[in-house]
Amino acid sequence: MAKFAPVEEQLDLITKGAAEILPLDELRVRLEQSRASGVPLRIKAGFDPTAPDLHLGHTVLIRKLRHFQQLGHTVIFLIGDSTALIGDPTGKSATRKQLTQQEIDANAKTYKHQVFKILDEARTEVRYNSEWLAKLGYADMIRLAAQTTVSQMLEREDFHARFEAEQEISLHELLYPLAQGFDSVALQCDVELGGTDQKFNLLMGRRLQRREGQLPQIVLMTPIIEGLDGVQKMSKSLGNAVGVTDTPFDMFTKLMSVPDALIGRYYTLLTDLLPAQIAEIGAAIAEERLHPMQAKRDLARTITADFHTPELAARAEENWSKQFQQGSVSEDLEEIGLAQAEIAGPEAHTVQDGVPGFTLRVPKLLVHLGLASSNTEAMRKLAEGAVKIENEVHKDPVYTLADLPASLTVRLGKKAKRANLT
RNA sequence: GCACAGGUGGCCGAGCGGUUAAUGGCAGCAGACUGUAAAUCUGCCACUCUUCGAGUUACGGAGGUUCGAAUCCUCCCCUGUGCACCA
Repeated sequence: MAKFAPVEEQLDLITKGAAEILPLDELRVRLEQSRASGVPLRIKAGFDPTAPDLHLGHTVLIRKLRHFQQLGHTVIFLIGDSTALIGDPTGKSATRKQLTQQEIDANAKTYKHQVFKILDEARTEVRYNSEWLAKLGYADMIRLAAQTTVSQMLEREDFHARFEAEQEISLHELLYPLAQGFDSVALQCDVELGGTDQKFNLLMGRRLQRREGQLPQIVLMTPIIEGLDGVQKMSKSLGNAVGVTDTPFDMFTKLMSVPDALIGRYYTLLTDLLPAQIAEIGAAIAEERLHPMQAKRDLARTITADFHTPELAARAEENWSKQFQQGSVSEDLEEIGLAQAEIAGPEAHTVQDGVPGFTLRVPKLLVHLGLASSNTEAMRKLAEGAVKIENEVHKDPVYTLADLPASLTVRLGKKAKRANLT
């Protein structure tokens, strides 16, 4: 029989950074029962593989899963391959595009890889909800749909808003909460985790479980973390996310661009520092004993080290400092090989003393390096004086090289790459 | 099915026959400032090319009227609302 820590101790960890637990006293009871019987609780969190990459926003929830895991409970990482066919309309003002089975499979695979950077794979139960959802027949679906009413569905804020705005709501979208709730029934969950935006779906699990004669699950909601802009929720499509698989340098750099006001929140939700330690950092900043930038550097280093290694994080910090504080450029730039012929400029150019050289069309260079999205845009940036080659502002659309092969450091704004020309 | 209201650049949203890739807002990018950031100020924000110029696409789709259309007409597609008891 497993041994569990005292309930209040468990609750300390569980409630850290949790936005809401419904109902908290039921959780306490459930923990007590589990401790008495030695049977671990079943904790579920579902992820729809609708996008291939996890970002730090997802890790808030995954960290919470790990807390349960550390306490000895059974964590179920549920891959919503069937619900992904619907596409969770939560928080959306529009119907999601439907994914193909192939896309879903591919995404699910990368998901697992990323999630186990945080969770202990050996102790995690990985499930797919197609196991039971794909088997539901017509009659089952009808029975499930009979468990709720249209007006109850329309109480959900995003549905309600769309309805009011006279925007379309597809019928299948209403099935999403039911499917997610049914997952809890199938898995006989004790606790389900989700973001606060999942409240409706999470509570549907309770409803369906109760109707099935199961003990309804406790719902634990984690906050939705703000993205790098500090305002909107972290989301890849909003371009304000830090990806779990980002390079150390990218990760560090992105985290440094977070508004100061979010430092405490990021510490709480994205690191394992204790609340007391985080409070101390906040106090130190408030009393000007600690520079906000230093606090942010510590934060960025801590998180980067978490997903990589302390050494790589330290190196990322050095490179960040070079590129953003010292007017230089990171030593670990992404290198891209290019053939000079591909982006050759006019042939007439000569280097000093009449020696002919190799010319490059700078706009094409920028596009090939991924620093600009079109030649036209590159031309604009060139005119704005935003482009540096070998650390010199360069405004001419033509760049002349004395020799080949050559390696050039090319910078547009904050971004920099190294071009290896042959 | 019938009637009505709509479909404009990443989003919101003007324009309703005429110089101009299309007012404005948000988002985004760049420059200055700075402590990385934020705030502020400035510029940019369809694409191609041999880019101080030329060309090509763009206002749901396809045609048409016109010297000229996002703006008018026809058909089609899509969204929303109402009707589908008494009528």
